[in-house]
Amino acid sequence: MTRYARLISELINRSDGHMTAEQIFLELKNTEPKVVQATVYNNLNALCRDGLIRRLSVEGSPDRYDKIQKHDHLVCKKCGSLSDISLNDLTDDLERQLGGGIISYDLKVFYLCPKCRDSQ
Amino acid sequence: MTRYARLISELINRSDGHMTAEQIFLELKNTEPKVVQATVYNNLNALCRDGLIRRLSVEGSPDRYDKIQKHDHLVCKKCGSLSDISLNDLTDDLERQLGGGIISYDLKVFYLCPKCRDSQ
DNA sequence: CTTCTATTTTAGAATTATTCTAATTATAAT
DNA sequence: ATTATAATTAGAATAATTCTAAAATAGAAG
Repeated sequence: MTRYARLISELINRSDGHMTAEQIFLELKNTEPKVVQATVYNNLNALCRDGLIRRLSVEGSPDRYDKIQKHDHLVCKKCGSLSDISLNDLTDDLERQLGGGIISYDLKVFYLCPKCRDSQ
Repeated sequence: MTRYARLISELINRSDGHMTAEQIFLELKNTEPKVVQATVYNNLNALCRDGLIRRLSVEGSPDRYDKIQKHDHLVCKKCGSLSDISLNDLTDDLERQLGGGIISYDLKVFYLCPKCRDSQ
């Protein structure tokens, strides 16, 4: 594990998650002024590949990177804002329905966040 | 509903889904040679906004567009290939856990497709 | 059926996110 | 120290999508 990989992984796991590559790059640059975007992308890809972080594809926004620890997401249908939730684990249920072979799953629940609900 | 909006919506609902904007554009061009990419993007955005199709964000691939009719997705962790599955509906369960306010949800189940499983 | 207005479409430039390439630097192994 | 391997850099390149302004079209009102 290289210096930058470690720093990026720590940053993502320490943060409240959901950071874009750009945000990670800017944050990292505060302490590591020489770092460059390609390095951030390289490391994010490697960390995802190795299962140390997870990538979150979000409509209308660049990919986000999140801690690996299992949790689900609540996504505002209107503004796209994200928050973490912990729902009952579905793995066993999915295994039963699909007959095994499941690696993981990604569950996004859409709703209207308080701000968007109020303003409409 | 304009001419192109209708054609695009029909195309997506007729297809087996999971088409990218590019694929839709090329397909549409067969019968409508004057159509242009921006029109396809404009209409896809409008159709998503109005709930007539749904957008599917997939890692490592441009957004895909799918029929609205409820179903879940099986995604190969390795090659990213997509297939439709019909799992038990979670809405009631989610409503119960979250206390209401749910609009919809998106469930992707990751596995290794037969091709990728065999080749590794 | 004309005129007016609003919306859609077009063409192509612009922007954004991400990857690629080749050179350089750092790390680890002998 | 020397070599081999992998990581990082800089910046160009690519891919996906959006924007802009002009032109075309459709629908409403007379």
